[in-house]
Amino acid sequence: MQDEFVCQENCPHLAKIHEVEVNKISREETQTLAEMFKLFSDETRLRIICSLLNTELCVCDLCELLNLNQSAVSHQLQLLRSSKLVKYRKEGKQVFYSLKDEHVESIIKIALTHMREENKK
Amino acid sequence: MQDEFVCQENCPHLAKIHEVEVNKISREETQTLAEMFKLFSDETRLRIICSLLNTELCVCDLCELLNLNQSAVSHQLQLLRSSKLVKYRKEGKQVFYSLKDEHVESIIKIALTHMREENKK
DNA sequence: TGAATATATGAACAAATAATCATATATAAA
DNA sequence: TTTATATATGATTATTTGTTCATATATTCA
Repeated sequence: MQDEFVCQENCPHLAKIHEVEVNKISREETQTLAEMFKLFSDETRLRIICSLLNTELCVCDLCELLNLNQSAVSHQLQLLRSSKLVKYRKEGKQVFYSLKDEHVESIIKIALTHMREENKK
Repeated sequence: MQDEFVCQENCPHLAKIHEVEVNKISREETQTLAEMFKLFSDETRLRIICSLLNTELCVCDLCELLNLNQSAVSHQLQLLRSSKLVKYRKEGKQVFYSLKDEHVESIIKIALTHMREENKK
């Protein structure tokens, strides 16, 4: 994994940085955060999430709306479900999905805003 | 890619949803957004980004701080650089990296806040 | 100029992952 | 209780991606 590689010049404040920075966000938190971002990082999943931003939809709605096959959608929904990003309710043969809480929505919208501002430059 | 699969029951407001939702976030935007999230979705990259939250660091600082080998760090920095998430300045043999703007920082911090609130539940 | 240091990069490999196909399950309707 | 419909899921495959190794480049210093 790592070398014994260490820069021999006067690297700035490494000791201090180590104290201040590393303790701020734990390794465990970083990992959890990365996992969350990973869920947003696939286009299909993100399209599903964005489709659910203001409404609930059944699986076949998502299939048609996003022009994806049913198996692909269900597999991604399974991922989103097990990561607690979406919830669902059954109604007869249909299963309606919606976002679990406002956190997901909030992060997506903020990222989108930033991205749009970025692109104006 | 897709089926002719369409739910035959009364799927809710699909026509209306199609107007309202899909036009809000374009396919292109979704893709760009997914790419951005992908950059945050690898633990190594995210650790690098988090290390740069409040300071600039040279490559060997990052290696030591994160206990990673130099090649791995440079490869990830290359990705972050070509995606315009970090900038760098050369000083002699060393190269100092820092976050390109406040957007990255802002998104990470917001996501972190949400995640921490989520975990309190 | 030559040696040492800091970083970058190409190639190869292993691991992760998304899509597809086939099929299973569950519910409703006939 | 068959049949059709809506969704879920296991297995396979192709692709992507992160790491490592080896080496290249660039800069400093003797």
